[in-house]
Amino acid sequence: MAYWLYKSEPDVWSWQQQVEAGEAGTHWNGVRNHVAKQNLMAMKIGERGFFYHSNKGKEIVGIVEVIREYYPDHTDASGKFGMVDVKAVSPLPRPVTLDAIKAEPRLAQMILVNNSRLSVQPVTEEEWRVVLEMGGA
DNA sequence: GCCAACGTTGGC
DNA sequence: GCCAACGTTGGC
Repeated sequence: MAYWLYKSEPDVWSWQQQVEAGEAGTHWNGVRNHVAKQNLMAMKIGERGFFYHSNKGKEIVGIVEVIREYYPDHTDASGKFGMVDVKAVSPLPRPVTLDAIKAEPRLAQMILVNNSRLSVQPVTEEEWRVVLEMGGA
């Protein structure tokens, strides 16, 4: 069971909107990066990931779950990229900020810290546990 | 196939 | 709003 992290600018797509989408969830479209695509392709139904607000907030605010595996992204004219569907599972009682992540030695290897531009990232099991703990979950 | 130029992302 | 880091494009 793998863990993931999804980044979104709250002005474009926020955690609140994800929550309002409810059980039906939404497609995570718009990925146009091949490394991020590889991550999307590796996702299995039921796998969970963090929802991170980039630019504004800069914090992990909630947990989402994959409800549909990789399929073509109809918004991609080139036909090269795809997407998965995710739904909101629960918020983190206390959002975990980028500053807090950087200050935590056990999270020093997180891709979020080392390659901030990758929009869909894998998270290790330990990183997952540490962030949950910091978030009060 | 290399690499310079350009565009985009995202932290600051 | 700036700019560093990264990806992509396109000329050679």
